[in-house]
Amino acid sequence: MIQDELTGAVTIGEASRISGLPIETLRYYDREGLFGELPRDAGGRRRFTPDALGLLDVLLRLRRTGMPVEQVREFAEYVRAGDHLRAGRLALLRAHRERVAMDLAQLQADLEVIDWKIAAYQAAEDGNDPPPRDSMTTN
Amino acid sequence: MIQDELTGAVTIGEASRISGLPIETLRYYDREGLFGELPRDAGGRRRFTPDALGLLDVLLRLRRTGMPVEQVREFAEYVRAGDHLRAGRLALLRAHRERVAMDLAQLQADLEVIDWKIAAYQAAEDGNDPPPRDSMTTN
DNA sequence: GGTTGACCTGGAGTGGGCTCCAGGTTGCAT
DNA sequence: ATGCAACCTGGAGCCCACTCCAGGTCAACC
Repeated sequence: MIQDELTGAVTIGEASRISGLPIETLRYYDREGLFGELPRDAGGRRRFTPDALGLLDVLLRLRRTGMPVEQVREFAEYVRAGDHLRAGRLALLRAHRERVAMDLAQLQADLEVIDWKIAAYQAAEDGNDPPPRDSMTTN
Repeated sequence: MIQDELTGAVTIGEASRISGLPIETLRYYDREGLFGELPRDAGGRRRFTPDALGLLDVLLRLRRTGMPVEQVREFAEYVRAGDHLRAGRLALLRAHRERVAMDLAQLQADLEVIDWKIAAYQAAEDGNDPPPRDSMTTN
């Protein structure tokens, strides 16, 4: 039984394929409480409902953008707690958003310098003049 | 003696202030061979030459963009080895560049979704309609 | 010449995030 | 009913990148 035809819930293996995360990691996340009370089938196996999968997609993005697991758990809890805590949820997300935006800017700047380095090496390789815009020394 | 007036070399403490890295981390990097043969003063203290500082700036960018320490060491070695290995240097940098570009794209996509989530929560808070463009479920 | 502060070493410890057992069910398919 | 694949648990182990000792040296200033 891969998919519950009625509810659309899937097994952990399927969830793994969908999300790209190893099964072990999904279990780890579950242990850490990221999914709250994940439903189980008669045999005790986890059933990832469409809701859980949707949540997982968001959690994954939070993780990928560098939010620590503990904070992701907090966020997931807010979500589960429902509407009256939306303020906390929003605040958490907003704060994170700022961090990510800064990381992004830093990453872009670093990438630019790396690209410039590549161009410089390439030029030297070809015996041409190095490109302009030095950021520091030329190694 | 903070700066050697003749060579422009600085102490580890100064290098730490310049780079923003803790002294401990600089020593760790040195142990890992990122700087190769770092010059020492009469008393055995590390002297960060302008060259070393310039290199450090690049290494730092590589680290920030997610290159593992071991690979950074490899790169630094190429640099030290001089011109005849420039091809390896270039290849390593190019490969890394691709990875970073992909990370960047992923980060941008994730940030977009997070922003959309924020907007959705905000709208719900205000009692307005949620914004368009759903990526998955609405939690 | 004694105190102070910045430096040194080798090595142990830490934290986050998985990742991997061992040993045990479950349930479809022969 | 026997095999097999996919699931389960509790707990140990691992990797990376630091981070933190303890105990010592060195140079400059009072």
